[in-house]
Amino acid sequence: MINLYKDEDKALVAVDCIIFGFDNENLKILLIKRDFEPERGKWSLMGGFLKKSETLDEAADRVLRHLTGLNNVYLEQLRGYSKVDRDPVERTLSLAYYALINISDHTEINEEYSAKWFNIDEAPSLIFDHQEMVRYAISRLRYRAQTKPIGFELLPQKFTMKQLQSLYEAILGEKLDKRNFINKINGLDILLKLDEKDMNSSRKGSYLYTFDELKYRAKVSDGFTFKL
Amino acid sequence: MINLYKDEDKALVAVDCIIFGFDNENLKILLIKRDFEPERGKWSLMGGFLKKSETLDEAADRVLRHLTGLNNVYLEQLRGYSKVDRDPVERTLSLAYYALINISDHTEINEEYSAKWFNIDEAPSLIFDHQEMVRYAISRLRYRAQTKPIGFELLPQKFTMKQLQSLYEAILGEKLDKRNFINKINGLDILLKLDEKDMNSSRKGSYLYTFDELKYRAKVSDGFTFKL
DNA sequence: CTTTGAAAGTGTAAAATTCACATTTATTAA
DNA sequence: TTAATAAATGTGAATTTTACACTTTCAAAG
Repeated sequence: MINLYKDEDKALVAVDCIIFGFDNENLKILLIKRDFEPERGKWSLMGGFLKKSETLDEAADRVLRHLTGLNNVYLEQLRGYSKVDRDPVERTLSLAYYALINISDHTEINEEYSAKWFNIDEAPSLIFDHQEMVRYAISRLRYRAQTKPIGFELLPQKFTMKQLQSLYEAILGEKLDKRNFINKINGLDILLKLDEKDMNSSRKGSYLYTFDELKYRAKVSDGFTFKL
Repeated sequence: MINLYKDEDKALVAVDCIIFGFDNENLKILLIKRDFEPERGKWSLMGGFLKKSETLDEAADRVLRHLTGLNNVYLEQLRGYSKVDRDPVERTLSLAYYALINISDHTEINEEYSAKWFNIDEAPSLIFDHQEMVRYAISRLRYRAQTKPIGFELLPQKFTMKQLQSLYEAILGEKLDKRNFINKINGLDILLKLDEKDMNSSRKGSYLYTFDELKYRAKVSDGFTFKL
């Protein structure tokens, strides 16, 4: 078969990852300090180029694994960015992804990169259109977290109600009422209350919960939809 | 500056458009019958390749203008599709867009393509991953139509409440209660009720409305958010 | 061993929103 | 004048959301 596409322009394609974490207080993003041109020394998202033999999801996965060593991370594609001169070196398309990782379990970041966690509202300015990507990522995360039980990706497997509430407050950027929050979460009936308590936060101790994924899936296939 | 990216793989990048229309009864998509290889004779979305000098939005716009002659059409990027062999000819990335056009005003489709409107639930099967793109487009449209007043893009400038309700029913795929719908729409206070009536649908005639964009914008900047 | 401090845990009533639902009005064609 | 057809209109019940404050637990301090 002759190649009908041979006269078309090709482009470099990159993926850039907005990596979210949560430290029990603030929503954070992981940024790297570029030690290569262009824009050496500036802060940016972690990214990489798409290879011929992989999908975008695989590329994002690879980039993430390379930086954090983590596999099976929650990743969602956001959208493509395509300003003609967004990268000064060469015409490069970028597809933004966001990732949710559990900081507490995983502190080992590849030292090859000078990576650092920043509160989302204290992050430095970023190269290219990365700022715009972050804004979009936050808005998507806000939406998604109210629609799908993805918040748990940011928490340790066992967590307290307080942690869960603080997480949602950080994601939504607003304070929530404790009793209403707990009532709503319990109403969803997708958490498992453990016998175990976390004794760090108070003398009384607070119960630990886990997300009951199996129960959630069963409920979903019965027509249930998560809605915070 | 030496080109640091020169060893990276490049890819063809396409845009594919899900073009929605509404005929006062059903939500429709405009498909073309391919008269070129690969998959000649099969139905597909209208698409085209991204050129070096344009953004994705511009490419989608160009593709759309070429097919329909329309400018300033509502277009929203959906996401990238990147299965390695999604196009059998060559590795091609595609960015899906959806467009909302007002069928009644514009019937002139470029005859160069054999294009045809299909009800969304009666569309033929499509080439490549276009089917998947359509599904995603519908779900995004459903969400967006409840969040932003984009429905009006699919209607003539002057429309009846009945038309508006039928449109939302078609988008959401469910019947709505007439009185509740009207009460909700009127509650938003973003329509202008005209003195004019549409006398085609009944002896009594039904009032025509227009979307009052200025009022809507003013309300938005006062903190209002459209929510159906 | 009693007191104190600090966070955890718990329920209800008011307000707002959503939902279900049926009759009257206007017009023209018969 | 009557009949037929779609347009227009409001209310009460049910549900959901919101606001709100006191009691419990336990270890550390005295």
